[in-house]
Amino acid sequence: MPQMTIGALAKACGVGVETVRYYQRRGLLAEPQRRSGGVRRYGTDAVARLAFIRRAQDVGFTLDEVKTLLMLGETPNCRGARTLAAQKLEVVKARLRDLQRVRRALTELIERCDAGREHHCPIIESLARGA
Amino acid sequence: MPQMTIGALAKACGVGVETVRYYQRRGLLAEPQRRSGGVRRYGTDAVARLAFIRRAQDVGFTLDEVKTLLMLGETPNCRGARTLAAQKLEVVKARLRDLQRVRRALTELIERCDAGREHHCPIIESLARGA
DNA sequence: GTACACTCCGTAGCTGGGTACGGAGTCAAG
DNA sequence: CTTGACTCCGTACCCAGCTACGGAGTGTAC
Repeated sequence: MPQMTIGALAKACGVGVETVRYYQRRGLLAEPQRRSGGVRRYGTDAVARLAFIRRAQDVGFTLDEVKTLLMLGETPNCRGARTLAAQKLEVVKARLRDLQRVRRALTELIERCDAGREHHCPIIESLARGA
Repeated sequence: MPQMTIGALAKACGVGVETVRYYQRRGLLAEPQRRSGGVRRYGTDAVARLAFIRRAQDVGFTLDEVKTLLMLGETPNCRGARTLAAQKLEVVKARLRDLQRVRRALTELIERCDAGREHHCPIIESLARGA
């Protein structure tokens, strides 16, 4: 079926109909051809593009960044995409460091709680004193 | 100085004045006493409480969760705080796994890009094909 | 021919954690 | 007494990425 409605496209990519319309408004998907009555008709290229968007999102790109990637894909400019990916990687690494610190802190709180026999709750105490 | 204005309190904890008012609205800080003219006057206990809030936030608790922690701290119930911390730890661990996956994916994209001499941009290609 | 799912559209609302605005009142120094 | 910094208040706005609403039109299976 080379022609599909917005609902079929959405289902094929595991997103909601409103999401497809939203991406269109954001300029991530082109306005498709319409049937008489104004109903959108999509081809398989739309499925590929929508899938691209979702994969890029999964890898951590924002919708604006995905839009840039899509434009870069049209006039193949590898350097642009590489730069974007490298920047995103640095952000991800920084976030990882933050979260590891948080994990350590929480683990210590819980361990101290389980070690028990402190007079007051050690979790509350730690946060209160800034230990 | 046992009595301070909202500005002094905010500065002492490195937050904005509006943030203190916001926490008050959210029920994280109690309504303080007022001077004639309606100006808020805080004691050092407010500094401790505000610092508690920020530390708990740093460790990854949401403001609603911080509110719960503060209530738990008043009628010391260790089990409640421990449960909250353990739940938060699981969320943090899951997020860490996600981010590590993203880091791997981005690193591979960039490496393939640097390996070079592919016909098209491998970053764009990967996202397009779902490799 | 009719029932029912699907689609159209713009606009408003959601989450979380604040930040900004703006006009009025207050307070301390000089 | 004036200047300037600070504070008061409610309300609106910000970010991203959707999600919901509602009334009208369309497409299709029985």
